[in-house]
Amino acid sequence: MSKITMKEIAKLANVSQPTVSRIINGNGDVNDEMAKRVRKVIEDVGYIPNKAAQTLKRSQSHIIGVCVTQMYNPYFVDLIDALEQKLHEMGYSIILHNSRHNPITEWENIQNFMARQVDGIIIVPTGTNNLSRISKLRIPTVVITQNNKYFDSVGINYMQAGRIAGQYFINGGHHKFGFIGHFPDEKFSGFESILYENNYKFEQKNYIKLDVSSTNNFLIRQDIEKYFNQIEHIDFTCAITTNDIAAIEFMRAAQERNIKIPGDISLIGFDDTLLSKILGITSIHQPIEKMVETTVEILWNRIDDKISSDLIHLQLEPTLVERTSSMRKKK
Amino acid sequence: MSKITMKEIAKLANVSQPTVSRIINGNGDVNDEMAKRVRKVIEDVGYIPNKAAQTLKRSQSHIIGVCVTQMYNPYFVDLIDALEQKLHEMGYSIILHNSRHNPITEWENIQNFMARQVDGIIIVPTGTNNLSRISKLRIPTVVITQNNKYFDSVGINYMQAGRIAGQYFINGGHHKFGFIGHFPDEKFSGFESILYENNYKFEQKNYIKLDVSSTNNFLIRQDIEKYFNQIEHIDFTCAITTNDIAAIEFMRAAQERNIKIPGDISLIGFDDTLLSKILGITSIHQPIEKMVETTVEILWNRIDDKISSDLIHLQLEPTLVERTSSMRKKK
DNA sequence: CTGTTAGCGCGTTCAC
DNA sequence: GTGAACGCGCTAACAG
Repeated sequence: MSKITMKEIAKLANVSQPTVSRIINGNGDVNDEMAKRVRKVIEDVGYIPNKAAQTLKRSQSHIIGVCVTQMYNPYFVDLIDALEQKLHEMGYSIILHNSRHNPITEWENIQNFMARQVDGIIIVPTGTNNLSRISKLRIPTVVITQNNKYFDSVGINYMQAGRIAGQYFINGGHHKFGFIGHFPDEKFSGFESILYENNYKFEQKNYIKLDVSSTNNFLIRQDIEKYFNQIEHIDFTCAITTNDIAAIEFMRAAQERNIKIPGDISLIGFDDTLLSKILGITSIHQPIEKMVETTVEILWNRIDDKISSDLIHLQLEPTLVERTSSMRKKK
Repeated sequence: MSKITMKEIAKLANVSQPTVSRIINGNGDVNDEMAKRVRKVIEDVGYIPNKAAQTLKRSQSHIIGVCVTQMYNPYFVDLIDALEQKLHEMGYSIILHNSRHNPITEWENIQNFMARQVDGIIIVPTGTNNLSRISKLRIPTVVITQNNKYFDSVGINYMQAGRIAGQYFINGGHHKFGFIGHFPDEKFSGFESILYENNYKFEQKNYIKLDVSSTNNFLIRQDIEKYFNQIEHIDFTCAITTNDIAAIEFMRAAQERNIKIPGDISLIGFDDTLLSKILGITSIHQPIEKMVETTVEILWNRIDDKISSDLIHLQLEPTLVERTSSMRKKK
């Protein structure tokens, strides 16, 4: 069955094809009786306008390209889900791509977005590899979950997140601190700075370094095991992790070594995903709803060319959600 | 900056526009020197063909519409991720929609897919509400994760899944069985049947019924709490759950009541998501890679009109992954 | 208010 | 081998 076109609707209703267009889009006044007749035909045959043709004509697709670096961490999934919902409400669709931390795939995805005439791009970049190329495309783009110099960006105040966690530990009476994550990391800088301000020092040997490409449980676990195997004993009583997955894997690795959490080590995760909720891990919450809302708003304004060309860099405030993983036995 | 068109490429290379088209698509022979010149221009200006125009002309978009019912359960995310990867390899993009278990939203999504001229649809249906309407659209459609009479479908043998779990418990010496899930459920039917065949009986009071709309941890937990509050004591020593989230929430609710898992109750989850992996919950594994592969293959053949019109209903075989949640202390 | 005309960017005849 | 002409389905500018 070949698809039905506007022209055929016109013929069935004995009107011209542009008249049908007017009725559908509400442009220009149309005779009521005529409109009613046309609408009935549309209803009867289940006609749906061809958006490829509309895109071609209007040069806007009402599609937003979304490209993330992974879907393993539930945090990104929450993000995608919220984006889909918000954009759906606004009459937009999303084309979803996953770069899997691969810059080459990322560039393919961007090219595809361009070919598809997307109205805008929301991206979690793999790094800085493609950024200059993307900016040359002059397509409205917002970087999300990261702060970025070259594009509008919506993230959270990672520095502050690190500080909140650090302050929490200091208040809890800790003075030996650990960090589990990639390098470099703004969270870590914030963490280190608040320690410094309180006359504590972060010892480099307590930095459990994860590989950049360690995105799933297994790989992160390997990195952690490696750490455990090369040290004699753990020299910190509290630690923050770069995300909830790392927190979980650290917790499991610790359990196997009879290290109690929070008894021996007080732990704070990151992202406040369902993982931390389920396992009772204290975690830094990111306001996903708000991030998505502002991201879409910025993009919307850029598409409409309504705002000045000054880039916007939004840093939302993180909050700490306390759960059992960080609670010391005696207070 | 208005986008560059094929016509402009043609002008820059001193050839006609159809020639550029031929070079790009490899249709018809073109003078080598000419081709080289044109390719250089394309490269230099970063020209990307407009897929909206191609879609209009070729009446195929190379887009697959994917509509799921939720993204809270990591199982569906794994599915989406695998689909994106596979389809990307084949030169397809996906438009992702979430119906959130709402048939009205689902229908909107389908309509949008049609408007976007998708080449095919992959769907986890909300129920039977829209199925007949969808089949009237005559768009290649595969139902995934469910067995379905009206469409090609790729799921797993849920009946068998229930039987595997049941057999496992029987082998473990259990004779009082519980089930946590929605009604009706093929897994349950399988579970019940294997019990019956072994002269055991499933007691209805041990069916912890979840609401159809209970999709997240909180709601599922509420249903479970309700059950606990209305019974005097638990009368089963083992149970299977409809998915891993239900398993987790049952486990947590049990913990709070000092019911030991697996000590007092042996538990089997469903989907083998990262949740069960992390928490050591025995779970029924679904071969996602294989599901996606066959789904795409079926869709591909339907699009190419290569297969007979007989519907295909594939049921892949589930396997049980044993972890600690089902291991009895003494064997 | 309505129909006629043109053109979005591309692929595909069809002549040369 | 190559260019001129046409049309995919739709919106917009123009007459009437």
